[in-house]
Amino acid sequence: MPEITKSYEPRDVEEKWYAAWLAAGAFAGRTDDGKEPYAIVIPPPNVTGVLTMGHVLNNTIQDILARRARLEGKSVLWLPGTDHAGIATQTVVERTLKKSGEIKHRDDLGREKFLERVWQWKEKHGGIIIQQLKKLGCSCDWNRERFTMDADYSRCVQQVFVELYKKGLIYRGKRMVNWCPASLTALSDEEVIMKEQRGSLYYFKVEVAEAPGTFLTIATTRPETIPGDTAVAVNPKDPRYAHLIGQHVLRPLPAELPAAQKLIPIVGDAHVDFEFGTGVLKVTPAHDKADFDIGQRHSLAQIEVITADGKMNDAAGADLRGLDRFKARKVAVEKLTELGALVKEEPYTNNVGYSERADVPVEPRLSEQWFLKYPCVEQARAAVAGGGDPGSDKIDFHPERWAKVYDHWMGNIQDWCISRQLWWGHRIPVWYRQETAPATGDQVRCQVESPGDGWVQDPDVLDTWFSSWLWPFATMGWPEQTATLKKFYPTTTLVTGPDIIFFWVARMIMAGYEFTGEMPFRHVYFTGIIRDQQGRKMSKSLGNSPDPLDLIAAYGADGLRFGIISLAPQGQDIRFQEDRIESGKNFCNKLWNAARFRQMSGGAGDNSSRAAILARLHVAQFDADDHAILDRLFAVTREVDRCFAEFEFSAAVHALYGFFWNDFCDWYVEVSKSKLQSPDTKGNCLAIQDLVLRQTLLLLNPFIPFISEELWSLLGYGAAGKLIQDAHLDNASQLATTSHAHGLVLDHAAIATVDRLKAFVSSARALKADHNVASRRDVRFLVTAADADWTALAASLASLTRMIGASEIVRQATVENAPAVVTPFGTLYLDLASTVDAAAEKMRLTKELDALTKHIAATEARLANQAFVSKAPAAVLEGARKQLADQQAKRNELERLLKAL
RNA sequence: GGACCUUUAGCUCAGUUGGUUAGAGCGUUUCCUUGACAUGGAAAAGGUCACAGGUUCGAGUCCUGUAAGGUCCA
Repeated sequence: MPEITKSYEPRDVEEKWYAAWLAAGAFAGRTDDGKEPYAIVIPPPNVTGVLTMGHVLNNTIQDILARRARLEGKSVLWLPGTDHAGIATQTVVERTLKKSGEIKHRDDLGREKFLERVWQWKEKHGGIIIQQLKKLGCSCDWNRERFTMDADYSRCVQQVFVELYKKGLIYRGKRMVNWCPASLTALSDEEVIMKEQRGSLYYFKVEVAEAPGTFLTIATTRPETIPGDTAVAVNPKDPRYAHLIGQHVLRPLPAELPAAQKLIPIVGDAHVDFEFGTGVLKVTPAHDKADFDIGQRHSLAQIEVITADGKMNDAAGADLRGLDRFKARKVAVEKLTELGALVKEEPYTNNVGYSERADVPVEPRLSEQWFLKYPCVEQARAAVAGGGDPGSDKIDFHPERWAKVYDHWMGNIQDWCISRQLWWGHRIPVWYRQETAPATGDQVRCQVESPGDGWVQDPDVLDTWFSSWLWPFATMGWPEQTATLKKFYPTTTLVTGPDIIFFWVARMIMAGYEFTGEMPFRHVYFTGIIRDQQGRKMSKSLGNSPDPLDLIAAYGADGLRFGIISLAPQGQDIRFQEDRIESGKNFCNKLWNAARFRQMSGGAGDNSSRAAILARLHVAQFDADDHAILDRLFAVTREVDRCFAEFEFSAAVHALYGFFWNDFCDWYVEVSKSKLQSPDTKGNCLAIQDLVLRQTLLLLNPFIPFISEELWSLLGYGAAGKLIQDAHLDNASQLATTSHAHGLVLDHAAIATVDRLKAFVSSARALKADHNVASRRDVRFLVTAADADWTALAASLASLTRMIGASEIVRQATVENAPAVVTPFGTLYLDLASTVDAAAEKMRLTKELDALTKHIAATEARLANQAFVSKAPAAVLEGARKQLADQQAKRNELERLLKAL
């Protein structure tokens, strides 16, 4: 067995084991093993993306779930892949080509050639994030990697479109859509983010044609759209204006247009807000969603004044023509001022929709688009609303509160604008008969293949999410009934961020029911969002995100994984702290060195299975420490079981950290140092260490797979040639049952004794520190103890002496003039050669006595309260009485010590 | 405007159905290279649990309200 080095060096270990796992086919999802399935589909990252901290968190959690399920004996499939990310990818490639001077616009290349370049880009950069996920240790079944633009997948997307079209759920129409003037495409509502923007509210007046001299004042944030106004609207219940309904006003712009062409009606519409501005609304049906609706109600004309790329067109008039929409706003205001129409301008803050990708204000615009009326809405809604019953056909959200957000969106669902004016994506499978072709029969066909000559395909592509909503089953070969689909669908758990609950999660649930008749996943775990120290989202533009690969280089993949999980409480956003990642690395080193100590202690014995280790235990030899560490081992196993059941990964990590560092290293390993000196106790002690280390490695493996695999191998816990995942992780009750079968029965009195021993050691060390002899290891201690207490101390005398750094601990009937501390086993004295500093000692003891007296008073007051005594449960009452007795005994001893000074 | 979340030590966070003297990690102070580990060990300082009411024998925990910060929806 190779010797374990002094400190843990992750780099070589990680590379070695990742290669070994791949070579062993350890991540392959098997359809033929007869085991219970456990499946996860990865939220496909953008194919041109690189690993972010968000990916690290999200994928670490998926890996934890997958590896734990393997250890529990399940058949695991974690299916990876990437997303073609229409707008993002097209934008990146187009920008690169422009930057290199190769093109000015994508039209310079044409659709075919441009797409070739995108594919080239994908081939070159598309693998980056996959390689990075491997560095993180992700146990995906890489042989099943999918891409949303794969031929099979694309065909699946188009078939789905055809199916929905034939059902009448997909339709085409000229509607008001969110238009991105930068990307020149329509966006769905979900791709628009509202931003608060400081601007102005402009008030201008218009004259009523039928009543010369009567003016109406109108407030607007967008004066540049005045040339597109085709009415003004007032509330019919508004006494200020109701009588004017049916009359007309003269629109001020374009200035050069004859008045006759600028007369627009005053309409009454109940949706107009009395309070906003002056209560008079200008109506621009072609450039505002609410105005469009008003226009529909009153059959108003639609005048477009803004072009696709956000410039003013001819209809906007000579003054504005050709200007950018924001420049045009200023010019329009100048023009109104010139005309004497501007009344006032006041600062105003309102919400403006921005394109999520291009980060420019979207322009509401009329255009011909494809829409989808969502299928299976009620079913998808009910599946989550009633979640929580195990075994039922319900989807559980973790944390549960996101179910409410989901339900609210599902209850107000709007048709989905699925067409995009892009080239990179799945082209819409609709064909139009060319005008030149003979006009016989139908003019439009919806089908995957071209109907033949004389037909031209719709130029638009589908929203990227229209492919990713099929991800859980399209990746498994649907619509074919593949073995994979049969075994692993519906999947078990989806891990994602709450920011895509509408974009992706909700749509996948609807698609699952519509196309497979089943829910796509049983659980959805929502991670928090990773923020920086100031609480800002991590983003490329802020440059506030560390590169995960730098973190892996500095702390190891295990250190990064352990650290990120330890600071990610369930369902809350995470403030990133690099020192937590460092503490992940430190934990790995601690684990490494505890294993090293075990190895250096020698005499391995048979470690190859838990039964073999159990057989090496000598239960009759057990002392209190042996009972206590196994009790803690069972407890931490139980706690980690609970954490997995409730998706509390950071709690699991904290429990394991505390157990291993405090209970095992700081106590059990320390007491072991004495036990290992004696051949009588050595064998049993090593068996217990092996039992603990073996179980701890199994519990830790999902979180820190590399180091746990390495130590598992170095300490020989698996059969030769086997990986840790080939072992079975027993849960708490299985562990208790099998241990019991080997004669192990935990002694709870002994376990309680260890808590008192720990307190005894702490008191002794504190006493030394108080008297400036903390570093001396030759101090003699004296103790006055009752017989039973002395018996307990005597049983552990060797390890206690070592741990408190004493030359010896001697029982004495009485002690005079020595600094002392009251411990759970009697009063402990420091036998210093020098005389005691009585004043300092008095001050120290008095301080302690004062604090104790306060507690006693509080406890006495509680017990004197008749209501407490009569109403509190017996256990609580008894606890309080015992506490009081202990406190009083300690007080008496402290008083005695003080008097003796 | 509606919904949800957060507020506990200098910082980041735990605190499970109300029950002894509210915890951890990091940071801080002091001491220590003793044979697993200085990526370490030991000791210590540090909190009126945002605020105001209420329920209760008992509230960080339950209820109501207020304030501040955040997220989503309109």
